[in-house]
Amino acid sequence: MIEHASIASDSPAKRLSDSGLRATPQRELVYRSLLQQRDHPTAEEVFARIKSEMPTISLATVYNCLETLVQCHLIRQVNHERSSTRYCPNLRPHAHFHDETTGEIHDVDLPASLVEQLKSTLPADFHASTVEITFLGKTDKTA
Amino acid sequence: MIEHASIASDSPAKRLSDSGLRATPQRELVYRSLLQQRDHPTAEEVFARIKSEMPTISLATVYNCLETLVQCHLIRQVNHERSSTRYCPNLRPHAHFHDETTGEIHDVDLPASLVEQLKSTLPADFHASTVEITFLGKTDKTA
DNA sequence: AATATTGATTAGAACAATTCCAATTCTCAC
DNA sequence: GTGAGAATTGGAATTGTTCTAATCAATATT
Repeated sequence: MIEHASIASDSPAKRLSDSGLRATPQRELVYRSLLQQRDHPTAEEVFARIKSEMPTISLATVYNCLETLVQCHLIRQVNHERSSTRYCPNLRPHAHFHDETTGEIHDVDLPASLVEQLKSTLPADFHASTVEITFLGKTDKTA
Repeated sequence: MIEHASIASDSPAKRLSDSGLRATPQRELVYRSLLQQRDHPTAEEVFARIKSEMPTISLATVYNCLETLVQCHLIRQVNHERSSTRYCPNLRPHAHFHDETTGEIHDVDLPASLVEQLKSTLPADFHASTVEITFLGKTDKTA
């Protein structure tokens, strides 16, 4: 869907150490897993995907790594209703489209101008740092 | 903030019975509580607010009532990150502004045209039934 | 009006996602 | 190499919500 959504320009190792954090094998593996399969997995899903490569890793560590990666802006959280938090390495401004039929989440690039227009609808004393936009609907996939 | 955000035009009793549901004292009380204090309370908060008026009501019932009211479109759910679901009787198309400082949630009316513009940024085979827009930021409240 | 049928409420148990905790292990600076 | 702080680990604890089974209420049927 999204061809070459941006990756943090710095290496993850640099990004981590710039934040005073260590580039551990667990953190790098979790990050690589997210890059490899960009389908907004949950922590449990990441855990399942990387267990074979690092059988000793624990779910708690996966949660810790994901949180760390979010903190140093290498990945983002995606929440919908109250289901499990999902993670995404696409750092460009984008919205999420939730396919009600398949449950899949698709990234949708957003024109910066629209985001600005949205922010400008706010009362003067409201200063938004972030706008989150989530579509809910269906696709015509004839696949 | 919002002066006269719309209320369902039908009475809650009618709206409920139209959906084949009963207008019980619990459901009406929960609904009245949401209308009275429009600050997007959680289920627990609603429970705390109405306990004095109906001391025998249970938290499970509050959850049940809220779900029922959502189902027959008298109220809406508001979720943010993974914190408790909040409830809101404002049925007009609007966005939510989360004040990072106070934790308050404010309704922000949205021009329908912007919502349409947003939907039009979607690939042709994506059909959105709903768009959720959430701002995160601060306010200049000198209060 | 009594009774059956179905719907709603209740309290507490169960559950899922996540966080906490205390112990161990690792890494880097010296 | 040693010591101090960071990170990982497994399991327990927590939180918000849903489930369950029993009771209660309301409407429909006779």
